Amino acid sequence: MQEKQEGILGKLDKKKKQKREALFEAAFSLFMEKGIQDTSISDIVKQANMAKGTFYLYFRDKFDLRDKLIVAKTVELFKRAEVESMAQVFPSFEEKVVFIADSVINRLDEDKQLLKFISKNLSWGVFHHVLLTETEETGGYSFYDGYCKLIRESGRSFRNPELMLFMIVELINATCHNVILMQEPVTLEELKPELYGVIRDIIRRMEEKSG
Amino acid sequence: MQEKQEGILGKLDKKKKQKREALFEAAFSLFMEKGIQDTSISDIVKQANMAKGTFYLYFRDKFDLRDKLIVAKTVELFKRAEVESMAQVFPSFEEKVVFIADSVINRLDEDKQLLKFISKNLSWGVFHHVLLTETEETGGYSFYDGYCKLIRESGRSFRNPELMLFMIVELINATCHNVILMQEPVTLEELKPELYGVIRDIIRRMEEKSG
Amino acid sequence: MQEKQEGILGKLDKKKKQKREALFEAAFSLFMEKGIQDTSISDIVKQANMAKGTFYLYFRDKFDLRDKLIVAKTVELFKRAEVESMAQVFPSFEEKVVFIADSVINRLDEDKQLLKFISKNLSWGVFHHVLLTETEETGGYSFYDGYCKLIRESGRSFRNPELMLFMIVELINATCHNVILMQEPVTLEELKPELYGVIRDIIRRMEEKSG
Amino acid sequence: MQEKQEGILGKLDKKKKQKREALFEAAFSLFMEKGIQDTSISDIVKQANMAKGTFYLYFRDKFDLRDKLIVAKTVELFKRAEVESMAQVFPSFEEKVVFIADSVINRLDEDKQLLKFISKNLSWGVFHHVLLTETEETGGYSFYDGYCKLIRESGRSFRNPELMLFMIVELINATCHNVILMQEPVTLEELKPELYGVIRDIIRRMEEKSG
DNA sequence: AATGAATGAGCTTTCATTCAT
DNA sequence: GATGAATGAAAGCTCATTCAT
Repeated sequence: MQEKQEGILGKLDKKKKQKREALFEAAFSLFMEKGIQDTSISDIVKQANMAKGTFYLYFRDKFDLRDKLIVAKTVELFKRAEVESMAQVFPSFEEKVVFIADSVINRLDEDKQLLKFISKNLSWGVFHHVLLTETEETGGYSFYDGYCKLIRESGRSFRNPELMLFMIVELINATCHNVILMQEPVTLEELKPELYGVIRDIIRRMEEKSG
Repeated sequence: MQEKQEGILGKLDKKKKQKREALFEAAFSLFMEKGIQDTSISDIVKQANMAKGTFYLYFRDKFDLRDKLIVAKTVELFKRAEVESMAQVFPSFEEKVVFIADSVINRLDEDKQLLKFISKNLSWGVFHHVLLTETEETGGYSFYDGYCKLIRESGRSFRNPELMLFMIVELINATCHNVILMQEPVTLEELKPELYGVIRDIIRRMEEKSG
Repeated sequence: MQEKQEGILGKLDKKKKQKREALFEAAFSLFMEKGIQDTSISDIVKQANMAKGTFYLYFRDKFDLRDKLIVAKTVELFKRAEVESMAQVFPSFEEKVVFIADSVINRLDEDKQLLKFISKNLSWGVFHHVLLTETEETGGYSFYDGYCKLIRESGRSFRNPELMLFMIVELINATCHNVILMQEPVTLEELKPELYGVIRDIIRRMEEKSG
Repeated sequence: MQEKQEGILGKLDKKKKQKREALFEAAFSLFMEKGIQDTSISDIVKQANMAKGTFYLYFRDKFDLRDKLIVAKTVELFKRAEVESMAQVFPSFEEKVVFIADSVINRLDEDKQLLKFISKNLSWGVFHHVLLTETEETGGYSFYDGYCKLIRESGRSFRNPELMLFMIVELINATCHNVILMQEPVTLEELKPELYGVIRDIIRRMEEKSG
């Protein structure tokens, strides 16, 4: 009896998740196509094949949905980069960071919609939230944990690891947005070597010189 | 007779300029207070003490006004930094750049409204436009001209001066936005030394090593 | 259970039909009173006791409503004339046509609002559409079908039955508009014998003289 | 001295006439292009290269201008037909009327803009006014005078010449509007023989059979 | 939980008209 | 007489949100 109820609840939960997911997908495609401002809740539910009222069972308003969507998309992006990086070994901390940056940048170059969406909406606050998110799959283990572990394993010490990460992320985000979308003032291929050089500079500069 | 006519024309023109200016001011203060998206043209004209229709005699729509406002505010900001820098001599190119950056950052720290507005709306495209703007006062002389002259006078040579400027500007813009407004992940005073260090790194890295 | 659901659906549908009807009525009375051009959607919904947004659930805009209204009113007008004609037998095709014309004209004379509205807005295109409309009551049977059947039954043959109808309808429409509303250049009673004479002339003239 | 003043007044009057004419022309071309309803006074004065206020020195509002324009255009149209008819002699009254009708119809077929404008706006009231207009050139001699003279000269007598004219004009106006603009339900070439036949029928029918 | 008709505040934009110059 | 900046009422239309079913 209990099992049966669980079964039913599970079914309902699954249905709810599907609805939520459908709203997410519909919203994302519309946000990309017409921009967030020009996408109405009407548009979203129409695209998701639901009644208007249903939207409010899942999200408070459009901006609530947007915020949750940004987090989801950013988590997805970094998880992917992490997976790619796990298949390799790196000579140094710098190289690992550059590899992950490159992976993220390439993904954004492939999916310009995604770039547009994330770059425009990603504040450090949101990014911070993403960093500390513990996903189901990683089992109580966040990106930031990984970052700290990486530093520890490198045997090196930095003045302010969070500031270091902040500068790197902001530099990547700001430069890539314009370069990928507008090819201005240089192409992505021209930017990359200089950008990665600056990233290495940042890391070295922030290193604590002991002794 | 001609002088009298000129006088009349001058009066009308002056009145028109004042109206335009009033709309600019009203819009800016409202954009700051409630955001661009949540500021309606009704709000703007009410604040500026005009009839709604008058708005359309001066701007095509809200976004036309916004674009013109960004340019005006950014030009103002840089002109001020330039003036400040002219009172001093600098040991090197790096130091002049850092001085100007510092001047701009301090101004934005003083006027957080301005920071919010510029930082959110300043794309490289718009900034580029500002760079090439030749203001009345400077007499056919743009910021970019000044930047190039500075490089020439330093006697040094850089791989891609525009890319160098782009990276510096984007890094400043992106990091200061969050640090000034949220004090996250560090305070402005903590950010400055590291940021200026990175700026110096970028300049050195982009230098053409001849010989 | 099924019946109950049907009942519910029926209720909703009925309510919607009532709303639509209320908009129709409100619009018609306002169109008559102040003209279509001077009737705003605000006026219509106020008269119909609804919120403005509701209008757009039923019609695309004012002209969409107008077009549907013309068709509805014209169909109504002709249906009535047809019903009246069914109670009688006629010595000839001409006399039947004249009878229907007279019925329509009398109705328009009674309801000058209706005349004003139909006469001003009825193009041959719209009228054609009305002619081919198959109403629910007549069960897949249009006015034009009736007209053709009438010709067939008369045993006579006409060069271009559609052109014949067109000329008759346009002549009636154009002359009655002015005569009924302005009594110029003659009264309706003075017009009728001459008009009906011309209609008979038109019919005879278009007859195919075989043999 | 007096002559000089007259000269000045003449000059001013001429200037005024030119302004009025310019407004007429501008309005007509815009009415044709975009419809009367969608043409604003702003549009008209812009097209006529004048200031907005100037409009009100010549016309009360848009509809005042429109009414005067219809009269002017209709007078022009009929004057032209009359001139053409004067170069010929006709075997009968009917044939003269048909000739004038044909001349008018051909002109409207050439200039569909004109047709659209006149046909939509010409009521019998306005037409009546045109009929009785005594133009400068004809020297106190109206179209209606010409029509009456024509009847007199034909030596025939009609029950109600005004009603006869009314029916003919309305029939032409109504049928040609649709046929020329839409080619529905027949082409103009197909309509003409039947239409002219009906016109002849109308004339014969209205003839007083004496004796 | 899901629906979708209804709401009405509020938006942008137009435009006839006025009036000081 | 001519101008055109200014007005502000009023139009069409959208849309987040509610709520009875």
